[in-house]
Amino acid sequence: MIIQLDFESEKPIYQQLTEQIIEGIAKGDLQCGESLPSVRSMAADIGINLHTVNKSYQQLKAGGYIVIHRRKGVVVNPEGPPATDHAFRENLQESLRPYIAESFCRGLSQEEFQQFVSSIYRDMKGED
Amino acid sequence: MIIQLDFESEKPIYQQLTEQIIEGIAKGDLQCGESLPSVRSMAADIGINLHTVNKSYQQLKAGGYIVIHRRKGVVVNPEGPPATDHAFRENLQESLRPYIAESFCRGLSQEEFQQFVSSIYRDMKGED
Amino acid sequence: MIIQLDFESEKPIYQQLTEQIIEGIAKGDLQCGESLPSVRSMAADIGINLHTVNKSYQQLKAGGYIVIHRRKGVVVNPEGPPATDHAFRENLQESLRPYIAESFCRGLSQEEFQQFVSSIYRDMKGED
Amino acid sequence: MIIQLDFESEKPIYQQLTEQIIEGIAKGDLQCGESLPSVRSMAADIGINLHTVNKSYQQLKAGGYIVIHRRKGVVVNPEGPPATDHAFRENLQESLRPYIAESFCRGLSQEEFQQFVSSIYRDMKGED
DNA sequence: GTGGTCTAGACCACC
DNA sequence: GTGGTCTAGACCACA
Repeated sequence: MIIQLDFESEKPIYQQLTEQIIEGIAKGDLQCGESLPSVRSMAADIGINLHTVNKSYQQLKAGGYIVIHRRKGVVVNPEGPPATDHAFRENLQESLRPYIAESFCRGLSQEEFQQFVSSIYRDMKGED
Repeated sequence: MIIQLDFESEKPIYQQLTEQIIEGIAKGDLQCGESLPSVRSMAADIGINLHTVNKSYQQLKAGGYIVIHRRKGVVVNPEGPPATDHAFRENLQESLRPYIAESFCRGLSQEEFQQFVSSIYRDMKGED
Repeated sequence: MIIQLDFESEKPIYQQLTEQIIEGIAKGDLQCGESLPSVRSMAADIGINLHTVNKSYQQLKAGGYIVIHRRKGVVVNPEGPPATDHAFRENLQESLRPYIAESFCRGLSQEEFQQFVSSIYRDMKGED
Repeated sequence: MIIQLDFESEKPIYQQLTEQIIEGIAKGDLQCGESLPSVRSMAADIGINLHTVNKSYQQLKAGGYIVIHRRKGVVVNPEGPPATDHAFRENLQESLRPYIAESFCRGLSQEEFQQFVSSIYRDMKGED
């Protein structure tokens, strides 16, 4: 799996990494139980600082996406990430709100917005 | 129009303010051509520094949401913000992607996601 | 002669007014010796503050474009504005410099720049 | 590269700085990809506040002249600033207009004006 | 160490 | 009164 970072983005590198790994899991590029490179080798591979990778891994661990074994190293959570719960739904809606407000103001129709969502969902389900 | 800020949030205050004003415009709480409080009075009202308000206003001005008028002060852009363009669509899709990836991983169905979107869109169109 | 002000511009109103009057003189819309509305009536005509018009007139007077008679009111300097001198040349070159630097950076050829200048000069000489 | 500021000028300091950096890029004193001092060290070097430098840098970033890189710090945009577009041409012509009107009024010939332009363009192309 | 954010207080140009 | 500019000093997230 290839990681593409944008060092000029406002988005922190560790978060870009986190998101790409989650997307990798969503798309099935990373299977449950599959192992991830160690912090060290990941850092070396993509040429970033150790701490940055570590921060990302901690984030993924907190989110239940990966588990960090002392022996087996880093593996994608074999049981998959925890199911959507109430808190997640709440957060999601709050996060979506500003995007939709802006879209609405700028005349992007609900239909087109939904198409974007569908298209990305399709991308995840993947004809991969 | 009431502004609600969360000073504990990671989201910068000026951005919270920006988003709330955009939402206000979307919902029609702020009509096009209506004037906004001066940076000073807005700052006093919500108990933050005037520079923070100013930063938000500059952001809104750059986005075409408001206009800084030599005589009328700060007013909601009477012509409304610029219509959705290609760049906006691109950005939006890129922004949505991580939310959808995460939702997908956590088993949130596309249908439920779409319902969230619909619900927020309804909120904007507003039975207000 | 019609004055067009942009109240949303960053450029101060008094300066917009000054520039438009100078342009009027350049184009011959305002002939030397012709009289201009009084501060009061000009202010009323274009719907701005008295002081703003006054500031503009003072500027034009300082530049030798107009003379303010106690009796005859405001008239375009019958002898025309003072000829270009060394100071003016210096200032002009210093003012032009940033525009040219930016144009150069962004790949605007000298030829095209010169064409812009020619075109505006033609506009002044006027097929009016 | 040496920065020369005029603290007495009406022109804001941050804008003087911006213009000098653009000129530096135009003249080739600052090569594409070259890095600029951090806001802090630049501020210390020229004896101004770091926020003032920051404002200038933000302006340059918005104009595509520089890029704020997560690791390399502030660097001159390796791809150069965006090419001249329609909006830029329009703005440029509008900006030039008052200078030319004034020059015309004061009897500065088009030829001499063009010589100034040529001379500055030469300065940029630089026999450096 | 970097840039980003926030605050506080000041002066000025403009209207 | 307004917004725009500048300074000073602080904290934090990031790498």
